[in-house]
Amino acid sequence: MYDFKQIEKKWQKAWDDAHVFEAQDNSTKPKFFGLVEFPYPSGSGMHVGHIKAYSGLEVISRKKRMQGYNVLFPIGFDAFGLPTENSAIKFNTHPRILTDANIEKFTGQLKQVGFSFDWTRTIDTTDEAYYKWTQHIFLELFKNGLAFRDTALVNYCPHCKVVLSNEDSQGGKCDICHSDIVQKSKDVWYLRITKYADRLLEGLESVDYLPQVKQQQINWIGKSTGAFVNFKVSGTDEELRIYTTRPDTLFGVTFMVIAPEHPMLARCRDRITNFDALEAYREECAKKTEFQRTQLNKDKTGVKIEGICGINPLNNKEIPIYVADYVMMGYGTGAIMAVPAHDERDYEFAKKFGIDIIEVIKGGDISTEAYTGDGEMVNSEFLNGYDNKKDSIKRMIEYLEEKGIGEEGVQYKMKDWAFNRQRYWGEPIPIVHCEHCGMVPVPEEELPLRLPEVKNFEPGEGGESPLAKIPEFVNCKCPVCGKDAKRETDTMPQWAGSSWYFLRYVDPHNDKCLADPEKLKYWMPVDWYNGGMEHVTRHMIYSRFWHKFLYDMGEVNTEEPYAKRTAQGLILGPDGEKMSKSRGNVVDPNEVVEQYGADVLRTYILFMGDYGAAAPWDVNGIKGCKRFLDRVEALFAMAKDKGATPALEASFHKTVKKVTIDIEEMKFNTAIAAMMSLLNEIYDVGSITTDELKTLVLILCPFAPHICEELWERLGGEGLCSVAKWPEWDEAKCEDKTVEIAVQILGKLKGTVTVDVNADKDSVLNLVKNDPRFTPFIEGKTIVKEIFVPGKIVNIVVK
RNA sequence: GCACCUGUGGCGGAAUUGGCAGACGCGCCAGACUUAGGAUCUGGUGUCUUUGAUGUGCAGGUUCAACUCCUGUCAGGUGCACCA
Repeated sequence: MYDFKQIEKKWQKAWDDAHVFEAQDNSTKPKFFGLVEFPYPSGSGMHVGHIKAYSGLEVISRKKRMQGYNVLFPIGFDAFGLPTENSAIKFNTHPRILTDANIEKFTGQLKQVGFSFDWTRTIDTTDEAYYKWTQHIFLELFKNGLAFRDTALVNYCPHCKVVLSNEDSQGGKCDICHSDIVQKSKDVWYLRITKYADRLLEGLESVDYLPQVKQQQINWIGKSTGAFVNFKVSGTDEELRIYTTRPDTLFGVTFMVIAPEHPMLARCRDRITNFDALEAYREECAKKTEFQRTQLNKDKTGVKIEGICGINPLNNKEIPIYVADYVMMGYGTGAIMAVPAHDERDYEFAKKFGIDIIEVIKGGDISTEAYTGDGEMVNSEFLNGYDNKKDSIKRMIEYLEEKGIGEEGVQYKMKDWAFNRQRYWGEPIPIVHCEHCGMVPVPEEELPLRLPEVKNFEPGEGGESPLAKIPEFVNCKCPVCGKDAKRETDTMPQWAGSSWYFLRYVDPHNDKCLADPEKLKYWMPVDWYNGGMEHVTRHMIYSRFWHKFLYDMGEVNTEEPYAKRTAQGLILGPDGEKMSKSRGNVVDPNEVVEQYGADVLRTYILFMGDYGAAAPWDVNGIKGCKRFLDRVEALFAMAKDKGATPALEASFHKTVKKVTIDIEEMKFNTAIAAMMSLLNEIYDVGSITTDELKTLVLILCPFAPHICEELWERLGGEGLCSVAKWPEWDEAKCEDKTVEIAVQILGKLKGTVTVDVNADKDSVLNLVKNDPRFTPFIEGKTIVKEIFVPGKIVNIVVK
């Protein structure tokens, strides 16, 4: 038992005073840039999940520092956003005041855990010296045509009163309040992320991300290849353009479907004889939330368009056109050719509406279900006889292009990024709307465009930003013509500030540019980025997009921002469920620090299981780690100055090796287990020297730095343990002289023999065959086979 | 529905990647020291019908040898979700 409270305070101060965790911009050492996702400073303070998220790279950074790296391990605060604004409204205060208080609270809590962050580089996305550069990047995007306004169906949260991006409304629920999203036609800002879709996809090949992370991004981008085909519409000049991934099945088309919102309907109004019915159907669909529309996938609905029909460009056959909400306006062209024989959805629709089903690929039984597999083409004129999907697709596309009725095409599921929120607590969008000049960027020298001080920042009922109610902010002069103009009043979404924050860490106080190119050149890319899986399809994709854009602008020097990406698993409540206030199973890290100390908290969080997997919190597990650190501390009383402990030499080398390698592979649980084993051995042997204990203290330091500093000092170690040299191991000394070999007869374990490490097959087999424990299994039988794996096993197969 | 991941003691989890399953920790049992123990220390602890057999969700298969590879299947988790 030791006084952890006093010790932890003492060494946290010592680290601050010695500036040991500050990164050097000019250094000849190799660099390591370790990045963790900066927290949103919420009012409820830190969660044990934050500690786990930061502890991984904390241990790696500390080890790298001890190994002689110049380490940049920064932290900051992603502080713009709705929760703070909502609680400011609730408590009738200002988000600035809340944000400052929350940041102070978080800072105190982070320091209390002893994280080795470089506190001189802390950033706050709501700081005007920071968001000046967020606005700068927005203007660059605008000037390059990548930020634009468009009126389209958007995801709208009626509760938060904001437009949400696709990424923020996954599953048809608002990411902030979990209300149902509704679709609404609105004039909003977009960032043209789709222009970078291919590069975001290709870039994944050059980075070291967890396979799940890559896969999720690939799925989110959702690239598909196929063809666009133009269908004439009878009695009109219309050409109905569709997208399909299966042009090979074009002879099997028996109807077409367009989305309820498809603009062709209005254009063909005069020819359509049931326009009212179609209009009624469209209105019915509009009432459904996105969620309902996608959940109702069992029963297909739709209305046939009367008065016009499509014409298959291959054979000029007339085919009916339907309006149905299983086709989305937001993907492809909002219109499809339907091949019921070979598409499940089309099949279901055709069955319900009694439409013909024509088989064009052999192999299934289309009287019972759609056949989506491969097979020989039939009923398809020039494609008949082909039996490979790839060949027939290629052949068909050639034909379409030759005849000028279609061409090869690519589609993405990813849509452009809806980039504005109608709320107060975000970066103002630096654009002026001028009657004469249109949308005009605020001149760079006027940045930052500050958020005005206001008393009332509640969102407007009509979906307008609170900023719209402030005449002094809204009314301005056009920067181009000087006439009266109005400012954009929407703000940027939560994800803006985090899309480039890692760049600012490199040069956080620069007021000339977002970061000095020389410093970027030295530090970038981020060597290792760890964070949660929940950010893989949002923050990760957004920031990769901004980074690639900045690379194209010449503002950064690497095409990809993150060389490596890992993710920690959740900490579940003691009941094995996800921690939540409503379940009442939330563990407060402060209480653990108070009761057991920061070292115990850190060690336990990394010991509780596989870092990448979810694991439930266990109060008794904490006690085990407490016991471990107490037993390490107690070794000091046992340590002798002179001599060595030969019995432990190999164990020390093995443990140093294992801990060094395991940390690098994020196998923190087995690294700690190895140190616990070593400790048990030390107690078994009953003696240890000062130098040996120093070695243990050094390798334990990244996990439990406070007690290690204390022991380091008591043992007479030079300087601070946190920056002392990481121990090395001697491979030769890791080898044991003898080894225990398992003896199997017919694959069944019968016992073990201890032999010299270098013992050869013959000598070991000889030993086994003459061992009375094994002779009964061999005598009187024929030996069919003898297997010998050096250092592991012998297996004698008898008959 | 599709994709990916995970199934190992009472619990969290190990297993050098095909070579002694259950490291390490928790819990539990017994003992020691104690006025006391939710402190500390020592020993034990997969299961069973215990000189042996059996065992990594389930059923098969490959192999001298399978938690590990293959086929099928069940269960749980995560993500996407009428994407044409």
